[in-house]
Amino acid sequence: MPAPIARKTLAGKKKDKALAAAPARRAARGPAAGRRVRQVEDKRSAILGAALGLFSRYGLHGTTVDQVAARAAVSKSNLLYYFANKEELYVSVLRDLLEVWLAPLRSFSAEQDPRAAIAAYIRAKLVISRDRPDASRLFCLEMIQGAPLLRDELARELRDLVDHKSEVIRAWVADGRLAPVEPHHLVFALWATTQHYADFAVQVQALTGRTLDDPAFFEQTVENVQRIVLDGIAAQADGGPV
Amino acid sequence: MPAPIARKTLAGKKKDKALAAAPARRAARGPAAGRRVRQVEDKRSAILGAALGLFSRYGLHGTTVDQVAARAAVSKSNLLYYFANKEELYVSVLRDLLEVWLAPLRSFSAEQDPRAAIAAYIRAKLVISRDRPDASRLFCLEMIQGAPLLRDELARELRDLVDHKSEVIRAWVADGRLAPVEPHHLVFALWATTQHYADFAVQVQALTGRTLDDPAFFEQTVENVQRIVLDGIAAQADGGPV
DNA sequence: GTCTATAATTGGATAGAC
DNA sequence: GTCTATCCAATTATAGAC
Repeated sequence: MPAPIARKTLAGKKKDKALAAAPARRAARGPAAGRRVRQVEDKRSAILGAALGLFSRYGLHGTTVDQVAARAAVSKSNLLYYFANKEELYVSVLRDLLEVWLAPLRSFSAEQDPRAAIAAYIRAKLVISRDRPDASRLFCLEMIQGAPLLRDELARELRDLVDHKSEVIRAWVADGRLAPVEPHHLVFALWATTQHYADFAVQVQALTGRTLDDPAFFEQTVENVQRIVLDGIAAQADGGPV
Repeated sequence: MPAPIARKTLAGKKKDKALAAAPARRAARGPAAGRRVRQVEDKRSAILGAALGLFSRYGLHGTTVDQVAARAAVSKSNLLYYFANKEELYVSVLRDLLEVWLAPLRSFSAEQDPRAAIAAYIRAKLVISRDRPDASRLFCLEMIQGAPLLRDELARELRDLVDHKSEVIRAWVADGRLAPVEPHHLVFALWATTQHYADFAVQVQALTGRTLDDPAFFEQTVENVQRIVLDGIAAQADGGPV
């Protein structure tokens, strides 16, 4: 028997059902109607939030819609009124995520001092690891699976963005303001070292006994990651002011 | 309704079934019996290999035993003869993994030159990322889920090992042979930067167009990660011989 | 929009012949 | 040890009343 493909969802069953177009339609009605629209949107985002929390830990298949519904405090069938099916919900969560995801990298420009820019970026990413660890985890889960749903976006949006930022880095290197480094690898190192504290939080906790929620540990982490990436560890220099 | 726990396996249904003690019993029989024992063990490891490949991409719940069986070229019920149930299979895979996992860190001792030791460790981990990316991914998946199955091992074995290696690092720092760095954070940085190339391989591929299987890219990666961690990127120093 | 059934399906696990 | 035929539980999704 030839080896089969492991994922079987997302391909077969498209129902389409005029999928819950609840928002996006808002005519000129009374203020009561506006209130109702907001309620609907609140509910949608409550569901999305609950879904993010669960999907990011247990994945698409490890999570049941019942669980999402319970956590969002709605009934299962009610949830399925807002999202035609489980996958649509999953994709919605993922889509919301992506923009949040790309944001920090955007504010990274050639005019900045390289050292300051990178230090700030590390801090910003660690703030996300602390405050939105589930976003980081879900992103990681998708990557591990081969990003079936983000592959296109990766190949386009993210690639363009990273290519652009790579040029910034390359220029810094050319100006001698940064040690010679292949921009892509630097970007990977920045991502890896910062997201690690979200994705491997259990391990960090098991080994250090602390989490980023502990302010002292958070600052220690920021400082150490900055020092490692900016100054390296080989020199006996003190790293200078960070 | 109170928020439920998302994982429902691994707790409820223990069957125990005198679980497939096929190996480990080998009396004095003819050479034919020995051959048969080997066949059994080959089959077991074929199943374990297939399982690793699938679990590491799609997780426990995203993989069906049918798929594992198909990839290992056995029937589902035959598979369930060797492993009492899906979870036992999963745990077996994970257990095999852990030792492989800890190995590189062990060969890391105070006598070595810090720079050389760390450079070698980075290379060793990148070799694993290249040659056993599924091991890396499965480990990552477990971590993201909160390591329900490894938590104990993490708290014991890994912790002891890391604590010990931390002392090595701390000594290097005390001797001025390493810049001041909190050992745990250095270890995290080493893990993160190297495993990233396995866990986020799709992203690496999408952004660079290459993989670690490309020898030139592999060497470029080793060199860049070593440079970043050892020398940092801020200085305009050329990084010296690595 | 929300609820209470209930249909429909997947997939893990067992029984029992060979 | 291996197979075929089932069983049965868990879940997704729908129907239709309110």
